[in-house]
Amino acid sequence: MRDPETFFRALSDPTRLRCLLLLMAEGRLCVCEFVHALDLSQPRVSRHLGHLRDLGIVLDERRGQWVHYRLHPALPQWAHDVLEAAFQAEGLRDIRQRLASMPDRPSAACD
Amino acid sequence: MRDPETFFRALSDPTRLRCLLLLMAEGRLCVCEFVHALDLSQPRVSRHLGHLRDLGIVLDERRGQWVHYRLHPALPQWAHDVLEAAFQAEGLRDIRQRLASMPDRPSAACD
DNA sequence: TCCTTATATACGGATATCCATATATGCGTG
DNA sequence: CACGCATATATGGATATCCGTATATAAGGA
Repeated sequence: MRDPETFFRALSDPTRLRCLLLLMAEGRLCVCEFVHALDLSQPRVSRHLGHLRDLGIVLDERRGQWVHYRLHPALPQWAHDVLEAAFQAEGLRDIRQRLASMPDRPSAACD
Repeated sequence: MRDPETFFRALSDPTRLRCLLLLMAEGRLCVCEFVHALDLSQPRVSRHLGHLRDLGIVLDERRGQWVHYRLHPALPQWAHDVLEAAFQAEGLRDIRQRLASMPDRPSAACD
């Protein structure tokens, strides 16, 4: 992650912000879990995750037919602090509940 | 300040981000001081400050022919935390130096 | 190999953002 | 009132962003 303003622009989209806050809460998720939790189209989620990957904010890892995403381990402390502050402000309750109600979650299966 | 993503969008522009970090450091500044410190055109600075005002992020106060800006007192804690984290990440040294070298600063004069 | 599922990308259009330039407003002074 | 300085806004064009739809790629299983 380069400069703060690029990071803030990444967080200025509701899809991307929710993806990142979900990752903070859950640690690691695959695309179909984002799609279910956020109730958005697959291309939309995939495009935004790809954007976050290109910026070095998240890291992807293929496991069989699934691709798992997590926060990039090299994310600087100030970026973590920003995400933490956003997490305070954002509800996120209903979204995490919808994720929990997803049947046959791939992340739960493997490890 | 309503939601985090609107706040992040406001911070995603370099002009606005620098204005806010300058306000964090200096407390209160008038438009011509921003113009001098950031070396940008007056309409550009004024437009971005107006944007921040409309969002409830800063507060303006006319003092004679000058208009002073400061962070909005009602800014929630999480927004302060975000600005604090950005302040850590951003250098800002040269900019504050350029401000300090400004002759006849209006903010210093009155109060 | 064929089919299914999961994920990624390409395309085109609608909308938003940002800027420079020009002009308007507001205040203080003579 | 006329002028000068500080600040705000309007206009138009260039560029970026975001989306839905359609399609491409990749892996696993029959």
